[in-house]
Amino acid sequence: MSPRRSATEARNTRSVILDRGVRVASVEGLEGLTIGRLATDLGMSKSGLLGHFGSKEVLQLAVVDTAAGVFVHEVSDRATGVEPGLPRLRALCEAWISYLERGVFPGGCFFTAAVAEFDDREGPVREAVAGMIGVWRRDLTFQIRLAANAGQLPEDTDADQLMFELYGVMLSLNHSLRLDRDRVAADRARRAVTRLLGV
Amino acid sequence: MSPRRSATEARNTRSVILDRGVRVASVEGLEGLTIGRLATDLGMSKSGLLGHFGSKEVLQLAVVDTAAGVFVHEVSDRATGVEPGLPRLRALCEAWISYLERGVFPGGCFFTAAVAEFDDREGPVREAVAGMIGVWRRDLTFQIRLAANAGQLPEDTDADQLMFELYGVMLSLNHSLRLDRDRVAADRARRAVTRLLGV
DNA sequence: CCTACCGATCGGTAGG
DNA sequence: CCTACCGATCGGTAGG
Repeated sequence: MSPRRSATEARNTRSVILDRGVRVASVEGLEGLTIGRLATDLGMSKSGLLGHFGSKEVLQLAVVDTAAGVFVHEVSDRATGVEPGLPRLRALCEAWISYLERGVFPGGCFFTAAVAEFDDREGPVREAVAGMIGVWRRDLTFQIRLAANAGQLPEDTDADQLMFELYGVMLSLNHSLRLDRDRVAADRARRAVTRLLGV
Repeated sequence: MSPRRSATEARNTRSVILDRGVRVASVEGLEGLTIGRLATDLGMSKSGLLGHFGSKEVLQLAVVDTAAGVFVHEVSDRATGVEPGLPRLRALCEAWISYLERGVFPGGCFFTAAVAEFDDREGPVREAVAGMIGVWRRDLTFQIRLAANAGQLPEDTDADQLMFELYGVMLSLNHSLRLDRDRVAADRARRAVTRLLGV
């Protein structure tokens, strides 16, 4: 009954806030994620919620971090056991497609939406988003290079070029899914990946 | 000196508002385009501005329409004189790349940003955006079909699949340009288009 | 974790 | 096209 909770309870409350925050932000955007709305959703006061973060920007950064954790769990981790190089690359692409197809975030790919919203701004939120995407792109490029070195892809493969094109396939998939709920779009994406990586 | 202006002046004011509105919306989003800010930018009162439209939603619809006009002028029209089929398709893709590369809208592709912002909502603004993109996609698919029928592309070309992949190239280009101001991204896009359409 | 506030800004209206 | 206003909501703070 006391308003002061233990550190464990505070951590739990924090993770409940972030869980909800990620879902709201994926639909309404990181700016449309308002403290008042989030607090009302969770049945707490604005100041109670804000106490966990201190400012909206810190909340946004924590939300980006949480979303990154979800992406790693739903995509990267699904390919962890797979042999590095082309098999791993294929597994990553399939996990990526599946992540979009299943609608892991209710508003589509969290990071695609975040880029569209923050690409013109400056500050730590933009940098956090760009940083996460940079890590993901480097992971992909690395697996492409491994595959090329192992002779699983043509020796003269331009890793950055191939990554650029794979990324485009996923952006096109997200676009189609969001715009016209096109259920066959995922198959188009799979066909494009197959063409890019060989059968 | 009188506050009442002629119909001609009103039309002119309206187009000045929309011109500015498109640029602001491409950066801040269609929701971030606020009446107060736009009015201040243009040195007029909120109610004076709102009088031209009646509501924010009508303003947003007019802004989407204006942006569509810019896209048609900067992309579609550039290929008007080119022979239909593969040559026209190539010209459209090059104009599309150039439009992104030149940064026709200060905030990157207006429609890509609008989709990210409105894909989860319902209402006329979402439908207007989806409608414009639908027309553009049909134009592309039509030229692909012409090219395939003329033997300029393989006979068994899947027009929707190829359109999906071309669209992905442009989304990837926009993504790279916005995220890391990558100047070579346009060349990656050109290489990808060449691979998709043949030399 | 709360109530009770703050100034700023939102979309929109009344009335001229 | 304006001034003057409306209620609602924004991020954030004071004080407990």
